[in-house]
Amino acid sequence: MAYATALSVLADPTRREVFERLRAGARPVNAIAAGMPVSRPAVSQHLKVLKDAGLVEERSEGVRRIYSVRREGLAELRDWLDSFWGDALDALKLEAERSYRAKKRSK
Amino acid sequence: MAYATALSVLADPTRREVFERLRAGARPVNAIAAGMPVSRPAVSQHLKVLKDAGLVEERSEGVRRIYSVRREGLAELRDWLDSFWGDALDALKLEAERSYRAKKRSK
DNA sequence: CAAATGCGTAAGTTATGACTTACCGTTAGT
DNA sequence: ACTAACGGTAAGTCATAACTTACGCATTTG
Repeated sequence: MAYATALSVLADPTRREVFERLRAGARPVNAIAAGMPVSRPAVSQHLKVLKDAGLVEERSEGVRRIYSVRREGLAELRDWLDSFWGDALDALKLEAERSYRAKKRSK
Repeated sequence: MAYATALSVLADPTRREVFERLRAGARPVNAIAAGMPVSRPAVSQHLKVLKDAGLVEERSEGVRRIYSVRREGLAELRDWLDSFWGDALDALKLEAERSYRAKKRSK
């Protein structure tokens, strides 16, 4: 069910921007927040949410906290999306529609 | 930017459930709403959002509105996710980190 | 050791959006 | 034509979550 978490976490535009800024490499909070339309604490809060969702990881370097993307955090969401392209799906789908028409007729 | 829309639309659990119920095949609103913890109008509203996002399509059959999944609506989101696994990514990432260390040193 | 930098957290405000009930138009059956 | 079933829309309520400012705790630096 982690794909659900990933979805809701990445749904917020500001948080997604934070995430995108990490795409090119690990960065301290300062650097992420620089030039963003929201305050630094806001960025910190987004990073916490991202971290709790397993989408980023954090390491300390002196007084700085360096954040980076955790690709594995996206895996479940990716799998879920992929599951909409399955071969078995179409057969199942047709079957389901058939049973619906049958039900409708018999009613 | 449609992947952003798809993300926010699919982030809601109830709406995602509606969407999932269509996975197995096209269904009228009645059938979708049956057994759901929310009212039928709520389901109608979710369907409208899903439709506006291009994630489902609607066809009329008498007095019923039959909804079905639009796979293409997921394509952009899928592409966005895939872009996190690119080969070029790692090179870029390393470069970005390198430039960061340089900046830090020179300061 | 004092001042400064980096960042997380607490508390309070506010906008948004997911729900409800009530209602209305449209198609189907008798 | 009358009634019932299907489902979209309006209006209002309420919870949530994305922000803000204020603050405090580490680390580094002079």
